[in-house]
Order: sequence, then structure tokens, then C-alpha cells
Amino acid sequence: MARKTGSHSEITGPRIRAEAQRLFARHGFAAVSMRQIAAAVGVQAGALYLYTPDKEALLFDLLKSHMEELLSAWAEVAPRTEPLAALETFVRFHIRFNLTRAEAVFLSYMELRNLSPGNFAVIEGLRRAYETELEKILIAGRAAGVFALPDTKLATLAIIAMLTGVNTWYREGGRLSLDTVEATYWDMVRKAVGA
Amino acid sequence: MARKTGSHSEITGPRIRAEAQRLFARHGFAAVSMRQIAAAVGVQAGALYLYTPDKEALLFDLLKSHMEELLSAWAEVAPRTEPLAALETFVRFHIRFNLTRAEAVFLSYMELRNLSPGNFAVIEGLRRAYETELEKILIAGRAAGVFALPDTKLATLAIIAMLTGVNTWYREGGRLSLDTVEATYWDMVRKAVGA
DNA sequence: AGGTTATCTGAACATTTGTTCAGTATCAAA
DNA sequence: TTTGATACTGAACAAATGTTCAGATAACCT
Repeated sequence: MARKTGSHSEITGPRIRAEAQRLFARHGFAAVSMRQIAAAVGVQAGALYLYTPDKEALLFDLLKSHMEELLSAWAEVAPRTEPLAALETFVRFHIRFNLTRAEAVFLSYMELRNLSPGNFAVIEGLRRAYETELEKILIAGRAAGVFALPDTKLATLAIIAMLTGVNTWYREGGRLSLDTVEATYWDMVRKAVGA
Repeated sequence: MARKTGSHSEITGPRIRAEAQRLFARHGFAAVSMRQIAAAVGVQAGALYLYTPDKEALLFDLLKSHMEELLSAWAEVAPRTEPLAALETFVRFHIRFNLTRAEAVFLSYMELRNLSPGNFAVIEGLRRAYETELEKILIAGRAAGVFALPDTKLATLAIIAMLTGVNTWYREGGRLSLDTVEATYWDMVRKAVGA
């Protein structure tokens, strides 16, 4: 046997990335073998190397794509209004976006240590860029006198950690609706920044 | 060669757990081999099995010990005063305790998925017990009218996520002192709960 | 229809994995 | 000083790891 009927790189490529993300998120990067990913796709292990130079590049590709999509999704909705409304937009955006990509978020927080130093720095830079987006809002708000914050950098990290925490417990169809969750977190954040 | 001079289980046992924790936290459970742990201790891989039945039990032991120490450390300082003071105690305790055990905290959040279902349930139960400690304070505070919270369960998870986030960025000797960090987080939490 | 390119198989490779165990050296007590 | 328990070595095991590659089949283009 060799090439399979109906085989196309535009189909196999995304499927490999999807299955890799699912398995990495579920069992951890090091615990998942290339053969497991291949089996999930329905292909032999050797075929994966038509789509990635090696295993780490597969992980890096997933993390980098996720961070870039996060940044560009934010760029599309990022408001140029007053800080309070901007902060609410950020809070709701972060919760909603992260919940729709729980696996990718999980990976981005868990598997950074499996990257080589160079690749690590790239992801770290993208993450910092995203954090800066929030901090810009906090700085503007403090300058305008609507936020009371002793340290905007600390507040940035605290808020992001709090919001990302939603991913660890929220389940669709659970006790609280997404809209209720968003509203409740926004209420806490608004009060926490002193507005 | 066989038994080494000066060898004692009271020394080797703790050293194995310490090195395992360090390596698991740094590279991930699945990425660390029994031979690496043994080498860090200065012993052959076979010797590890005098102290643990298998690799997973070693991880489980670390996670369980950490959670039990967390709970008993909290039990020692847990105040029976009014909710506002109790909440401040919790915030400061959580930050301080977690920072002194960064590796164990990291493990407890990252490597749960490498546990068998039975062991997973044990750790999950301990974690829930700890969360309940905070929620009891929030419930009491809301009943007393000093906290304004729509959902104490959600607030519990939000606060813990926010506080635990300190571990990802705080470094001793950095820009902010531990006391400043504690005070700043406490200020945000206090405002967030509406007190 | 025929030739070219794209896609995948299946076997192979050297390493590494968790774990077991018979043997051996050290320790502690009598 | 002898004896039994304790702590470790070193070799061995089958299974699994990431990765490579020659060969084979399907899809596409002329």
C-alpha cells in the first residue's frame, strides 16, 4: 500500500495539527508519541514528517498559531474608547475567546517548557504583547483618574490569571451561562481596579 | 558493588522525593525518566523501587503530601474572626505559602492528568477541601453583609486563580517585595468582593 | 493515455523507557 | 565476632520512542 484514495495535504495537515493539539492537551506533550498522533489521524507515523520536521516543531506551530490568532482577534475588537469600556471589552473578549479554544490555551500555559530556548522566546514575546494590550488600558485608565492601581504591571498579570482561570472549571451547559460568567467576572474586575 | 557507605533510608527517601519534584516541575512528569531521578540522587535506577512501587506512585506521593501540608498549614493559621480579617489572612497565607513551594504548586496544577482515576480523585478532593475553606469565608461575609458577591463559588475560584498566578512571575529580589505584593493583591481582592 | 508529482506505507535504526532481581556490601544488634 | 536485616548494584527484559527512507499507489496535468 502507499498513497490512499482521497488523500490531500490540505486535509491531512490540519487534521494532524488538530489531533496533536487534542492529545497534547489531554496527556501532555512528552506523554504523546508520534505513533499515537498518526493513529488518531488514520495514518502511519512516517507520514507525519511530510508536515513537520520534528515533534517539537509541531508543538511550536500550535502554540505560535494560537498566540497569533489571539492577538489578531483582539486587534479586531480592540476599542479606542474610554478605559472603562475598553476594560470591559477586554474582560469579555478574553473569557469568550479562551473558552472557545480551551485546548490551545491549556497547551500555551503548560508546554512552554518543552520548547527549545529560541522557540520559547518567540512564544514568550507574543504572550507579553498580549499582556501589554491590557496594561495599556490600565495605564490610560489610571492617567484619566478612573482606575486606582498601585502597580499596573501587577494588576495586568493578576487580572489575566483570574480570567484564564475560568477555563479550569467552566463547562457548557453547566450551572452558569457564559453571559452570566462574563458579567460576574467583569463586576469583580471593575471593582478590583477601583472603578 | 552493593550497599554504599553511609546509606540510610531516612536520607535517601527524602532525597528521591526532592529530586523527583525538582525534575518533574522543570521538565514534566512524562519527560523525566527514573534513571534521571536516580542519577540526580547519586544512585542506580533499581534503587528507587525500594522507595516507590512505581513512577506514578512517586508523583502521587508528592502531590498528596503537598496538598495535605497546605491544608494543615492553613488549619494552623485559620482565624475565627470576622470575614474581612479572615479573607486578608487567607490572601496573605496563600501567596506566601505557595511562593515557598513553587515547584510543588506547579506540579499540583500541571501533572494531575498523569494520575490514574483513583489517585486523581484523591488529589481533586483535597483541592476542593482547600477551596471550601475560602468559600466558607466568602459565604460568612456575604451573610454578614460585608461582601457583595453574586456567586461565592465563582468568586472562590476567581480569587484562587488570581492569587496562584503570583507564582508565574514573582522572583525573590525582584522589583517588588513580598510584602508589597501581598498588600497589593489584598487590596484588589478586598475591592473585588465589594468590601 | 501517459508521465509527473503528491501522498502514504511498512520496515528498519539506534536509543531509551519502566521495572525486576540475583547478588553483594554495609549497617546494627547480640 | 557472628548474624540477620538493610541498602544498593549491575545486568537484563520486552516494549516503546523519534526519525529516516526506498518503494508503491493515487491524483493531477497535458
